[in-house]
Amino acid sequence: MKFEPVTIKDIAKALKLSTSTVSRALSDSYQISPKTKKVVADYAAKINYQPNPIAQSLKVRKSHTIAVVVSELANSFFSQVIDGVDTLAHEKGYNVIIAQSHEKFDIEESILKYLSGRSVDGIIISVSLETKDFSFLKELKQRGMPIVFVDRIANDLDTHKVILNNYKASYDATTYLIKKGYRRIAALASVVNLSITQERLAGYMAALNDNRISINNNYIRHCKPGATLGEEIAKVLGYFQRLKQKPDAVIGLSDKLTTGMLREMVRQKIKIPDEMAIMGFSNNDLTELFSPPLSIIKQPAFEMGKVATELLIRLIESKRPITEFITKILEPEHIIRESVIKGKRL
Amino acid sequence: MKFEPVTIKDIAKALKLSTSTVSRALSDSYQISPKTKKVVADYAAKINYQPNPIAQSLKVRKSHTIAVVVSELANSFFSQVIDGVDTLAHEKGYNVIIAQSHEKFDIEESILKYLSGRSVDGIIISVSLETKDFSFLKELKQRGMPIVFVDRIANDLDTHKVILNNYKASYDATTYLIKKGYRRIAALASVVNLSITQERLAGYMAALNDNRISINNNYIRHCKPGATLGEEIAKVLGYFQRLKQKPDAVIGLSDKLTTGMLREMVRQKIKIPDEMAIMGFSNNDLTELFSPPLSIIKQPAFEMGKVATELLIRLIESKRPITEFITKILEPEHIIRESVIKGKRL
DNA sequence: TTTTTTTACGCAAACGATACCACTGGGAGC
DNA sequence: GCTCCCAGTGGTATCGTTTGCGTAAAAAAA
Repeated sequence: MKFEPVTIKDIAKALKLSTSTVSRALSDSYQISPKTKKVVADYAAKINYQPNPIAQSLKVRKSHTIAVVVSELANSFFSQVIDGVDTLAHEKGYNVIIAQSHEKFDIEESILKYLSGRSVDGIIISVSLETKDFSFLKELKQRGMPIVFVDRIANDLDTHKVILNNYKASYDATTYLIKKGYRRIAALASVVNLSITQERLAGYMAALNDNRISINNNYIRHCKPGATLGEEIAKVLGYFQRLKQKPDAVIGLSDKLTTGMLREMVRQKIKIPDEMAIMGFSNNDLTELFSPPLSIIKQPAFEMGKVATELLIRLIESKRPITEFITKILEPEHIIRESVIKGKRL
Repeated sequence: MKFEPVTIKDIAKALKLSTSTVSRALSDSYQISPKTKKVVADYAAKINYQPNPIAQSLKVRKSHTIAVVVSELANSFFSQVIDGVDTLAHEKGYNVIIAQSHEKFDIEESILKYLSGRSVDGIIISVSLETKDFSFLKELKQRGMPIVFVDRIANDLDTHKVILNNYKASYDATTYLIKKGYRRIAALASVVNLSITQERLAGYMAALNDNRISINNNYIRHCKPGATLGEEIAKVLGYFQRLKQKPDAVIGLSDKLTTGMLREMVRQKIKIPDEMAIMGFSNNDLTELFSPPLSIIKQPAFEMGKVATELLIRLIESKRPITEFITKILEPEHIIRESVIKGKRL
């Protein structure tokens, strides 16, 4: 019942050749005569020989596998990124193994620890919310593991990075809202240690500054995505509502935050956008169907995945150690819809 | 610059032991004295030894890796399934490699071909739209590869399967619509060769039958998801509109179809649900925010992924060949919202 | 003390493939 | 006719582990 896969030895024995010859014939070496190659190739095809990738990996010290570790798979942004990674990786002959940190630092670390066993040729990572300590990643990189960051990066780790122009993304969104007459613009941000939080917040604040609108700290709230995100957002919204000067617009600085806030606003029957407008980062492709259609800042997630993979493979396949690293900054797409267009009521 | 990972030999040399002893000590074999074990463990920890999974795999003929092949990763249903797979797999010490068929038969086949090289211990698969020929999968299974189907199955292939109670899901949805007074209920289905299409259509028709509503073939349309899905749906909707007896409700028999149809209805400014109601299969978790809130039939995707993984691992780790296969049928959740509640206008 | 058993370890052969080195034999060069 | 070359092939070590078998020393039984 147990299936014995056919090996190079089997075909060597059958053809009365040595394993070296077979191996070379299969890899189309110049040292092998055309006729032998043909005989081997034909027989291999006939008995449906499949090289054992594990044995190859062990020998060649390359697994042709890359890992992508993200916080949550079932999140449009990340699944689109992984889609991009997978698409390019398969094109280039690499396999993709995935792992989720579930936003936990220790899970992330144990994943990385496992990965450090050299079962993968490189890693694409978007760090968890909790990650503040990048020493493990640094060590991994120093040991020679190619690493590429995507979206959530570690600033002090020198390697290839692929990010959104986060600053501009929220600067432009905020500026748009200001142009449309909104003056009390609140920002709902994720945890402060994240690179994207800092950059997006900076863009938001710069836009206010450039338009001579003073920054109101009451309008800047942080929420930690997770099981209790809904409650946290509800609390924030309640807090906004109780302010003497309620915000007239809120901008969500991450996917979950934006849709979470919208959900809560709908639940609390806030008139959007008249009472409070909303826009924010999101990669859900159904936001146009929302009530009201949601204005979004969209990341080129698929593209980001592809670029990250491209860079990673370049790192992996480079002959000489690379010391010059690049940070690829992609531009967001702002899609304006009714959630910020006054006059159109819910 | 190149990093040389530490091997079992290094620690054997350093401790003046044989590699076998080290290996056994590390695996906590009874043949090794407690003190040796401790010495080895301590030293291994000190120099941060990580076993080479590739070498282990080659030796033990197990990769502790499972593959999940789906059509599209960036699809809420599949990403939720994969989330479930990944979660349980990691719990059980397995890695997950993913691959997308992009709904193409030949891509699917090349993936399976690669996988047949024994780089994975088992496969979880949801076949592509185009797949009608399961001979390759059959062969793979006969060669001993554990395979579990999820969602889109091959009926004539005997192995574990995890599916939704598709029949009941659409039977109940259709029945609900009938109870609510809808009589001209249309069904938007995917390609006919898919198991889920057949089952869902059967449930729909049975519900009509049981309520003495004759089946109108004009009301049953098939669309092939893909790049041109939007256009196809637009065409179908136009077709419905031109019917002397326009449908008063439409039920989408898959995720993309449901949201695609909703999008088109909104675009054509059809009053939902008064002019035409809509509900259907969907696993997007923001459907409550839609305009109007969309009634959905939700699959327990995460759970399906977990169950499939559970079954697959059982298959993998079983000592004796398994010949009795089970089909696990999970129940859908119907969430009724305003898209089918008359009186509430868009 | 001698014999038997047990304990704890080493040797060496695998797993499947690759690659360095050596070897064979037929043709070219002289 | 002899040497030399080289295309074409085989032998074998190796990648890092695991594991069956053998064996020394220590412990137990005699």
